[in-house]
Amino acid sequence: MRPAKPTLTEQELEIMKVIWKLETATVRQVYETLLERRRIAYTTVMTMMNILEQKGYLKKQQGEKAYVYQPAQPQKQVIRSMVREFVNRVFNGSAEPLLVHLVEDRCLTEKDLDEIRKSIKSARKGP
Amino acid sequence: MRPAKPTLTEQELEIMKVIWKLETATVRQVYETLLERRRIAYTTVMTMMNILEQKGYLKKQQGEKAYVYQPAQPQKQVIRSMVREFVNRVFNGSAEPLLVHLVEDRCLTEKDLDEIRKSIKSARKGP
DNA sequence: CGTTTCGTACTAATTATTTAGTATGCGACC
DNA sequence: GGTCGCATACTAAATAATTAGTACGAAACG
Repeated sequence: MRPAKPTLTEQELEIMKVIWKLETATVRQVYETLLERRRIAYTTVMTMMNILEQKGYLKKQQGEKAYVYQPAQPQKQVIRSMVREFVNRVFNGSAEPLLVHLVEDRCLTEKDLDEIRKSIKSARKGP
Repeated sequence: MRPAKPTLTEQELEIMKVIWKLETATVRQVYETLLERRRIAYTTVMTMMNILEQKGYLKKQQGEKAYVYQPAQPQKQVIRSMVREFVNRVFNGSAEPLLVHLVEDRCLTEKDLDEIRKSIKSARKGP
């Protein structure tokens, strides 16, 4: 077990995405999902999933035939730490420049910003 | 020469950041800047800068004694493609969820959003 | 039962990234 | 002229990430 959790690599993330979607999955299920997109070996997926377990992203339990894996931490938390790592690495920790880029690149519209603003407001009011 | 430009790795980005700041730099200048933060060899920096040149991120010209390097593409463009790559990889291309995460994680405040909104508005008005 | 199928553990090859050593040349300096 | 400091090219070691092969056991199949 590793207390620190290094951020997900590209392929690790791909696997996590599949599992987040399926909520719970065997190696075979993940393997078959990935296979639809690209050539990959069953054991490759297995190796990655074991690594993810060691890193603390997945936990497994004995199922009917094979181990059944599931996320060991909430998706939001994982994504959030990836965002944080990215903001630190690229923008030295400040998020505003990122936002500016997103807007200038038209990834976000004024409308998007509005909606977020609203939800902040209501969240603050709420319970 | 490589037409496609693979996105910057972590260490490559560190070097680009230094050069963006200095605008123009020799290997030695970058080396000394990095040295303030961590142990690193001169030739390591040189190798990285050569790679960056091959990848099309830097160009060099003969200076007094040594080559002088400078960005081969605007910083904004580079950062933007990193952002794009990240959004694609983590959020399957949609930026809103990223924004939500930034807000929920208090990286961005309502005020930040307001300011951006304003700048969008004025940008749209102006020429 | 012998054989095929599936799952896992263990090992390891491949590729990408990061780091740095060595040889060599050039100009300043003594 | 010989030596020192600096720059570069070339080479390559160390590390991290990705991919997959092999052996072996258990269940399923006929």
